[in-house]
Amino acid sequence: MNSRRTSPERPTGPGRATMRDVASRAGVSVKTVSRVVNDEAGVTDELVRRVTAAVTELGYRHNLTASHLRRGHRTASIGVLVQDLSNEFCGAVLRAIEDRARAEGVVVIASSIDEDAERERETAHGLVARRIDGLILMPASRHQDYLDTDRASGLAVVAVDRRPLVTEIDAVVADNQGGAAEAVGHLIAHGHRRIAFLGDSESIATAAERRDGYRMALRASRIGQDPALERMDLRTTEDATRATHEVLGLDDPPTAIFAARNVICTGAVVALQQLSLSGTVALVGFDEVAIGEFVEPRVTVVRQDTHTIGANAFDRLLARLDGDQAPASIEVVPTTLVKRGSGEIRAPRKSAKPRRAVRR
Amino acid sequence: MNSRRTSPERPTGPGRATMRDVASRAGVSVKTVSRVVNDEAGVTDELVRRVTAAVTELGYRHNLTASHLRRGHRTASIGVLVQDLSNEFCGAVLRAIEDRARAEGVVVIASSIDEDAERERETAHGLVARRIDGLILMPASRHQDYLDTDRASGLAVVAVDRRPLVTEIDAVVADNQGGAAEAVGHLIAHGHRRIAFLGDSESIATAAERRDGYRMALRASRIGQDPALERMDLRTTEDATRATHEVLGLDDPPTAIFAARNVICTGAVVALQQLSLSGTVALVGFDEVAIGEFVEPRVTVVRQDTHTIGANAFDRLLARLDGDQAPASIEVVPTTLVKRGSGEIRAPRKSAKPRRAVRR
DNA sequence: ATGAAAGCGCTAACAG
DNA sequence: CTGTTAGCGCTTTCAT
Repeated sequence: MNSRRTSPERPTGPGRATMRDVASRAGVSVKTVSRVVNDEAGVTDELVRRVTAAVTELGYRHNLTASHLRRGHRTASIGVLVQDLSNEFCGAVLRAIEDRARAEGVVVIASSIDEDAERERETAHGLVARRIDGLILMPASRHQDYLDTDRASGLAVVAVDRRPLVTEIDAVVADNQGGAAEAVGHLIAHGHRRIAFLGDSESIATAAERRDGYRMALRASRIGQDPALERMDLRTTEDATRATHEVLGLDDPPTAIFAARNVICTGAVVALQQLSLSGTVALVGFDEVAIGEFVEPRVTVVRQDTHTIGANAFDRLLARLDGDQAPASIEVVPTTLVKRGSGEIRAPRKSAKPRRAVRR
Repeated sequence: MNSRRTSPERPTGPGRATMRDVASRAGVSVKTVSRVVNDEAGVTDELVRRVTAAVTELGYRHNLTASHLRRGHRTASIGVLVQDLSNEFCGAVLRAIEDRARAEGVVVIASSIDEDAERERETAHGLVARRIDGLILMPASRHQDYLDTDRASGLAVVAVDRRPLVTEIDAVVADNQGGAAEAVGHLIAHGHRRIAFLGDSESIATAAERRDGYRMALRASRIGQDPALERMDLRTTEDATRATHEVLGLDDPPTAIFAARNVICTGAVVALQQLSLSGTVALVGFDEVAIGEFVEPRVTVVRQDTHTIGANAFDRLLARLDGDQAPASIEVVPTTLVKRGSGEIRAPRKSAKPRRAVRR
């Protein structure tokens, strides 16, 4: 271990050159090396030259972990906890965060939590131990009180995609309810009155919000809810395919489907193709869905602005780190209805009878 | 700054409790706190209890950045540099790496480099300054000598997806040439002799390898190459759609297409749909393509095993960190031909003349 | 303009 | 079983 002491100038070899190595090689003090490395003013050109030379000769690399220990204690790193890094939506949000972070010289430690609240907690605490400055979180947990201690000691936290259940945490979320209501309203405007809802588990806040938007749109047009047309707890594409078959097999089947998540929408597309109803039953999805542009008819979707969601989440985090003391708030990012065909299929005549439409 | 000195026991408030705070609160030495925090054996139950109590009362969190500075100098963190975090393939590989890393208590700093060699270099050096133990890299650069100094001082480096141009770096890549040859062989076996190749820029190693596999398969069946059927430099879906239209507009058009990348394959699907040739011209893609399962006919593809690629890259990195001194090697992960319909379309009679099909 | 010394929060090495 | 001391690599006083 003390080979260091004995040979203060190993140029290569295992182990890295330290500032002291550079200093002794350049014949200056450590502080001077520090000044040069950090581009501080007030060092003679001559010394800058000598230090720079020593740096390259020894292959010296500045050690930020040591540097952070001393100054300000900020590490210029943040944690980003998403459900699944390989998921389209999560990847897009992460990418938006990363782009803003890079611009600020902040690195991103990314991790998947797979809807597991326990893993969320463990991972978050693990990153706190590494002294991340802030945390952007797509919560799987029901409560985020496990972060109270850390927030109290300065950790900035922002939730994305899902509203946190702790009101003091900032959040940036899509307008799930509004987007869903717009989608369903769009279907109603095309004459549909029997509209199925296919959604994820109610315990996921976004899923519940989209369901609420669906109901709200029905109410706004005085269309009664039919529980048989509401299918929740659909986790996979296969679940959704099955559910689509089931609702279309009802005595009074829906003429339109609102699929409240990308995998669910994909499942609905498959079912409609299997039943040769793609051109007959209207469909609107939530989330950009990869296949949306390539099936016939192309799929109308409610698009979430992943770029804005990610970028604004980072900016909010940064503002907090810079001392913003405003009360926590929830930023709702608007969605966009992208009309591509499947959502513009009109309802068949019979279900558009004015009398039945009144209050079923 | 010295408020610390004056009030050694701020329980909450900004700033974090240190080991010394815990020690004084529990009435023990710092070393004892260290032992408890690190689960070291040989501390009285009574003291463990007192320390644990003080820890929770003060909201103490272990500071790994300080800890790493002292011991071994390993940070249990790695950098992962991919082309684009929001890309399907990159996301899948990253996820596989992350899962293995989590199991080993290693965190992943992820970053996109967007085919920009300069950014690759800067990002890598930035992470070295944070003392990552290792780096998994999907190289955009032509050369990786910029890592020589860091590799010499102990940085472990593994390339994924693309072979590095520095032979001393380990790599885990898909069998691009073999996969492409298998795809083209499959088309030949279905009677095709006019097979178009649609690929990315030749400067990207994987693209060139796939092109070589295509040529090799043609040669193996004594089918002459026709430069008019080879289209490179296709970057986007739109490029590919255009190129597909062009080759199909030739006097002697291809009866089959090999699309050597996911976005290219998507573009070919679009073109075939526009021309109503989806059921007539055979198509095999490279990479799992999102739409592959949902268009008619479903798309036959050469699938890359992203899970194995990512997991093995991490394991290789870990082996190096654990002192493995074996010479660098390139692990080639086999691909799988997934037959789903589009690749099994047979060539029309006339091109299947027995005389030309010398030895099928 | 440069340097010496102290210390960030922690742990290895050695007492007691 | 517990505590003291020194020091990881750097930066912040404060001298010179």
